[in-house]
Amino acid sequence: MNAASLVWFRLDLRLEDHAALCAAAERGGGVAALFVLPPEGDQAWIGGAASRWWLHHSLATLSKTIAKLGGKLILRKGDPAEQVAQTARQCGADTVFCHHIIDPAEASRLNRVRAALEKTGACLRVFSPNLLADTGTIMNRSGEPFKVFTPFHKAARQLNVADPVPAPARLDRPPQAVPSLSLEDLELLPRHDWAAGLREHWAPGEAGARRRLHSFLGSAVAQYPEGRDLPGIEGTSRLSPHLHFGEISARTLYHETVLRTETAGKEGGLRGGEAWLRQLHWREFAHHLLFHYPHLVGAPMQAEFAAFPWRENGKLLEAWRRGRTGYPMVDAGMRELWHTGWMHNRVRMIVASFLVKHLLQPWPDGAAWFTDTLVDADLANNTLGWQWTAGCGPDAAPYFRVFNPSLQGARFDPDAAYVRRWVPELAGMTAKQIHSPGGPPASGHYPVPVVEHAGARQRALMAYAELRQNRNSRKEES
DNA sequence: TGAAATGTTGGGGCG
DNA sequence: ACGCCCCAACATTTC
Repeated sequence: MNAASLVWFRLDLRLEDHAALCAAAERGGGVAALFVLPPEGDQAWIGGAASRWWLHHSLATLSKTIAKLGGKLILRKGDPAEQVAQTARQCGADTVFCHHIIDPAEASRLNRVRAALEKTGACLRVFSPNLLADTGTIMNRSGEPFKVFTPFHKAARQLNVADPVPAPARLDRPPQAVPSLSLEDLELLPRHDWAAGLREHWAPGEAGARRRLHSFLGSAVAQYPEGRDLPGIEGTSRLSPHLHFGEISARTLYHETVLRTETAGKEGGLRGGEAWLRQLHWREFAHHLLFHYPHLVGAPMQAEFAAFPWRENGKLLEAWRRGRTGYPMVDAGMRELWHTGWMHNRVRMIVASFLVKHLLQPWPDGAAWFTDTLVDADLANNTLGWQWTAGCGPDAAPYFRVFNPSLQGARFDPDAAYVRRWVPELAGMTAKQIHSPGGPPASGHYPVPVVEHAGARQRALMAYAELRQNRNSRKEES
């Protein structure tokens, strides 16, 4: 008979397709489940305040489903090395199982956990992160990571995606009971309850994730290639927060999508399914890149961007955060984010371009706000997304690509339903007025534009030209 | 996973 | 009938 096992949950808050849990259950000898809330300096992989709200509810549902199988979720907070080792010792586990996460601090963190476990003679077994393919398996011919999406995607599509494994039928508790904090002790919920909008829009947890997936594959996926760009309708899957916390695995998403769009025979299903899987591969791309280049979290991939002539301005940054820039699409997006903890992807590109190019605010400031307010705040996606926008990342948007918020609005929110939903000051205006190139006519309490579009665009182009000039002259010197 | 500036074409109004 | 101009509409190029 094997000794007990401890499953250390992190960004894998599910029971289906959970390799670590299956491996633990197969050993017999009892399984304990653990979640450790790390100290504040080690929470980059969780996200910010909105993500902590999500995490609270996700842990609540995970705790219930584990209990249904006969097990118990132990909650702790503090240094993971200490907590994991202590819990393992208390429940008599000789092996700890977990999944990798993509985070620059991961390697040293796991080394510390491993070292702490070895002192008591226990060992750590680490399974693949929540991705379609293992990091390190998608490389170009010279054995380097792909830095451009299209060839990455082409190579990634060739690979077989492993089949999901079913949840264990039951979880026997280890012989020794182990003390646990209560969920409230983790203090994940905000002290001042601003989460009403989040509660209204989301159902954290594995069951909620499966419902979203099935409702998406049942309808919106067929129109996904066009619908995904229209923030006024529910054209996207809205699975990102579920995926971030691993409430559903990427492999499950892949296989269910292939199954339901290829065999359902639904009009447009196949095309929509492929377009959607392409987006799943963007996530894959970001995670593989961050795995290979962990320094990307704080530093631009292209070194010369360290000298970018930002014009840091707290008032402009605050106007952007609060959705008071005077640009309807930008403000609608920022208010949707504030209210729901989520923003439509098309609009994320618009607001990010606006902050970086129109306002010349440093992209890490934008990334930090997204981290704090998004329920799907994800280190890899967020970092690579902002670097893409700023033009300083691998496979970056070209420096001259400046989104025009009015044009984007006219194109992707033609009836202005999205703007009117989130910017009530403009509810009485026509779509033409809302998306007019000069901005909506002055009225009521809606702010006048904080910058003028054409001028701001020129200023951004000059800033980027200056950067290129510096780079070129430095080349000549050397 | 843009937008603006510039270039080209073709239809229609008009002298 | 003809040439001229205007200007959409579309294509190309530049940022």
